[in-house]
Amino acid sequence: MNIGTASEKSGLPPKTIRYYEEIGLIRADRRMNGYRDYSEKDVRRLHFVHRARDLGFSVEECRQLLSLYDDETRESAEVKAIAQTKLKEIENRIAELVSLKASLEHLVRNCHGDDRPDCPIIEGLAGRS
Amino acid sequence: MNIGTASEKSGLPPKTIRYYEEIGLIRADRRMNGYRDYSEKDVRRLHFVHRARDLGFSVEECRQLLSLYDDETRESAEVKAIAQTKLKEIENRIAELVSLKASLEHLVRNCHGDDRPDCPIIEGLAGRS
DNA sequence: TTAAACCTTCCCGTCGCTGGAAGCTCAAGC
DNA sequence: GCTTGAGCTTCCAGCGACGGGAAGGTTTAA
Repeated sequence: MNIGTASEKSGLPPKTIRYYEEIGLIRADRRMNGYRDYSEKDVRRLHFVHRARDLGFSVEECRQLLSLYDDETRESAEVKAIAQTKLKEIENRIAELVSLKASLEHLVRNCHGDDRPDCPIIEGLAGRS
Repeated sequence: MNIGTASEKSGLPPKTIRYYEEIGLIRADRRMNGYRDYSEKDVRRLHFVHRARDLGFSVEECRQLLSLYDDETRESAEVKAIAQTKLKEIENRIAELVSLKASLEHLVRNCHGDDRPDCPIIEGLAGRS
């Protein structure tokens, strides 16, 4: 099938699919006319990468996961380790953002927000700390 | 003062300070020898940007905030609006990550993680959904 | 036949820097 | 005076993960 159909089935834009091919993530056959030709199996792999990306895995991690996906002799422990690492990263990122949110809320709470120029937010950003 | 000193005082790497100048965020005087020359006021502005970036504001938002910082006739309402918008963005991002975390946790929880190849994480990523 | 809808490759832009190369200036030690 | 090393300058390239758009070939439907 053509890239457009593979795009619809996998949910990935054609541009992204071509990019994945360029970086060697998912290759495609070629027809006589130079068009890429995708099999159902290719589409499943594209779909797999799509979901993994949505779950926060980097393209390089997707490459790892894809090779595990393809590997019938994989150990689930290896997959789990990758997922757990990613989970920790997400948790760390959340913690960072929550802390940011608290700082920003503190500033916003103290700003009266009217037509006067004195502003605790500006002062907070300028702060000597 | 030279860029190195301004860097130490503001906490921003020299490369970053040069970059900010390149994009017209914070300009510097020049000495006879071509070296950049920073005043204490410049350093305060660099520091301001540093803090704003740390709080999650984009460089373009820093540009806005900086012009408000400089503007003695600003209305604090305008600053507050920017901060509130950013706060919403951070909250949205947190919500996204929390949902991601839940999905990933669900997969990880169901994976036994041993030497066998069957793996609910891989299956979840491949999932027909 | 012709127009629209696909497909191809190629290159540039995004965002916010960071690294490195090549070359100039300055301060300190001998 | 000379050298060494640190610090400064500019410029170019690259990161991640694409997206936009140009220029051109192919296919399909009317």
